[in-house]
Amino acid sequence: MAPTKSAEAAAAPVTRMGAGERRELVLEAATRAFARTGFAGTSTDAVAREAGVSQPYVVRIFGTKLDLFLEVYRRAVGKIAAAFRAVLDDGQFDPDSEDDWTRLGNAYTDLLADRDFLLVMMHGFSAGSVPEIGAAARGCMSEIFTIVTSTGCSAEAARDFIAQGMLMNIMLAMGAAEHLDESPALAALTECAFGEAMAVVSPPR
Amino acid sequence: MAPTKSAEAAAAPVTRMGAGERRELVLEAATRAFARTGFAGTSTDAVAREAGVSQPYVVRIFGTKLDLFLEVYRRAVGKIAAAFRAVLDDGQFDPDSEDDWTRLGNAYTDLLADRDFLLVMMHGFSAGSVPEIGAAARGCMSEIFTIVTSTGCSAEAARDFIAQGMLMNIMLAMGAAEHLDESPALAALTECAFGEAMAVVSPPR
DNA sequence: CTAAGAAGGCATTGAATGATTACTTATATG
DNA sequence: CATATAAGTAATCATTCAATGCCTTCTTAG
Repeated sequence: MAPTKSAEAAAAPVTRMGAGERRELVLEAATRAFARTGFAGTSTDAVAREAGVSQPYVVRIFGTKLDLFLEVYRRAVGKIAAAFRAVLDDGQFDPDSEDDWTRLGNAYTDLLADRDFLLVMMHGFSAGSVPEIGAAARGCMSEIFTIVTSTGCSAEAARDFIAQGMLMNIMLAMGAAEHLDESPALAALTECAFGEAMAVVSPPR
Repeated sequence: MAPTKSAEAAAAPVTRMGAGERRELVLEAATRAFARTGFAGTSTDAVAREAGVSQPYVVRIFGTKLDLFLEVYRRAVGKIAAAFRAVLDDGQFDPDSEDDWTRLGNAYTDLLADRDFLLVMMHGFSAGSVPEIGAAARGCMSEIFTIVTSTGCSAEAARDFIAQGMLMNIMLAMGAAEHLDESPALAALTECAFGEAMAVVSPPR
């Protein structure tokens, strides 16, 4: 019954992991956990279990649950901002071109494959009553608005673009895609909000 | 030092309150509390303190924190839906009339005076991982979409209208109006998102 | 005036939670 | 091989939280 040392040396985590590597793993686990249940609704223990690590260890790495969330949050925002910049940096963007806006929108819907980033961003918005999170959320929104308006578009165009994104976040958070059958109205709005990206968001059936 | 009975009989709560009346008071307090810190982030004790009542009493009235939240949530959604219906029921709505859409938008921004309803709705969206709340949130979104499309407008028009509302909710939740000075970008987006309603949302300076 | 019922607080409790401390085990370096 | 250091856990603590039960106080009907 005692595990044979040699047999599982390869597969089992007998080997220690570098601190940086483990930290990364925990950050990813925390992203999934926070994406599901938000800041207040997620315990450090839930994060630890998701990462396959002991609870004290996750607080040792990050100091505080809030610190951990902020780091997860900044990562998510960074990913999202980077996705936008990737579209805008190469070539030039024409605010009057329907196609260019579609390209920018696709940069967002591509993130749906890893919805956790969008969900974390969303949870940051609604945890605005925690001062540090509120500040981070406002910074996030400012950054995105700045990026979008850097195309030279009007403030209204940027607002409309962002608003569509926020609607998608909300539909995701409420689990609309998983419950299309609940209500025809919900299904119609979901399809209309996600458009081409429905395939990514909705299970293949 | 002992309070004179006769003197404060009028002002002080020496008199008992009807259960229904008290229940109403607690519901309002709970609305404020949940609006601030959401479902997971609000303790029944916080609600009790806000209502000036003991913690066990609030759970006695509503059975469970979740039950309380759901009741608060349904009330908020009801208010919002009613505001829309009030605009649509009298006279007829022309989906091609810019003015009519403005009227409908104003119905929403009028609710900003009591931002608590919108914030509660918002928190319901992001607490979608709690099954009952998720279901209620999807019901809310379905209802609103149904109301808006009952004007005969296209699904896309309804989606755009709702998306603007969701953006406002998010800006509210992150405290954008209270921190306009933090970033010019945030200020620009806020003014652009709220338009005429800025006066309501932002302190009179 | 008294008894019954309703309104509401107080004390408590068991489970979670965030965080700390001390201990163990693996890795690398002399 | 020995030992310092890094990786990680087990045990524990103080709080906080939702929920239950019992008691007190007010009101009202007889």
